[in-house]
Amino acid sequence: MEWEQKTLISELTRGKELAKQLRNQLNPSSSLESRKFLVEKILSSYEKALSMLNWGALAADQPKPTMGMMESLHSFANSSPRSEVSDQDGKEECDKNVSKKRKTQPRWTEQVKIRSGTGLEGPLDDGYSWRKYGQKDILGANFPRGYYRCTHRHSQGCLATKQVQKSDEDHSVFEVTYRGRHTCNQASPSSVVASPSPKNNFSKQSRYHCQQQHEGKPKPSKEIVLNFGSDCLQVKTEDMGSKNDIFPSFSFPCTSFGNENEENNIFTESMMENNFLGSLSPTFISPATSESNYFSMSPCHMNSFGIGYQNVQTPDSELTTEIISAPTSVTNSPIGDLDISIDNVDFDTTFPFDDSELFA
DNA sequence: CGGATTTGACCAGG
DNA sequence: CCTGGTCAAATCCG
Repeated sequence: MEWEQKTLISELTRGKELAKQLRNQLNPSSSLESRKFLVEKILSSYEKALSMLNWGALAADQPKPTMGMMESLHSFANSSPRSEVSDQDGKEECDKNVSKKRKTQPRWTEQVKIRSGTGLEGPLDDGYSWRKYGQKDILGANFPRGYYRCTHRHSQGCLATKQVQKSDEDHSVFEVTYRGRHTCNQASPSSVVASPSPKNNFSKQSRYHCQQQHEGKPKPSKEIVLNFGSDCLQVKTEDMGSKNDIFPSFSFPCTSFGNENEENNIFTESMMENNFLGSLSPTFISPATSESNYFSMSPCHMNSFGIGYQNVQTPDSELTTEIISAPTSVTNSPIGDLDISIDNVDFDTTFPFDDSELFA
């Protein structure tokens, strides 16, 4: 099946990316731990891929796996709970702008592991300010899903939205699905890449923390803070396929870093990811172009840590570079139009699946 | 008071 | 008709 194939590909791709990272990590600056961690990830990725092949064989005949099946398989393989399924939003058939827009927007999911107690969870606090506009109980899920949209939606026309849902099994994991990139100038990402913008502090958004519970029930917590413990995130991009409007869906080179081990070093990385994922990513879009992107990948958060993320980043040159280069033309209006197509960019890793597991 | 959250109603797609 | 997603009025919080 296609699904399996894709997943497999993505798994392998991920392994490749992780290996690259590892390669980059060979430099002195990186810690042993982070390297070990990468190794682990790589191994798990391959294992997963292999196990998938087995399944595939088994399941070959079945028509289409139902979601349930898929999930179960997944869980098997990954520890990850829910897999995202791709929904293909690819077509914009409708006329409704809204829906159309929505459909065309890029969507990607991150799985964030939170250390309880600590605040700062990447995505939860991704540097953007979000306003909750709804919450719903989702069918098979134990926890409700919270719907958030960019606070500046009206003021700046920023259409970015995200959905946050706590994982059923692992209460420390939140699945955050982002849609659309921020076109607002928010505090966060400032302009271009290298400039470290001062922007966000994590703390500021304390309120958003609630999300933590939000899943469940809210309790006002306001704790927060900085710990950087946040941990792992994974990103998955979805919908890529269909049209070009999408952005590059990128996935990160490393899709995940787990948390477990992250200690300092990794931590760095993870931070990066957060940035990426969290906020910036979406914005890569037009980095090259200059202006437009308000958000390019600036390492905002990172700064706070002061860590040079550059190193990290460099590694995957693929991604980065590609991303950057890609849309040159985009002068986009920051406002949203995501119709920019960036097909050129192909990231390997893009597939909608979950891969979750990485932590473990 | 202004802005965010809550929460049930509403709506569209499947 | 069921569901996921959004709206919007009521409510909360500072």
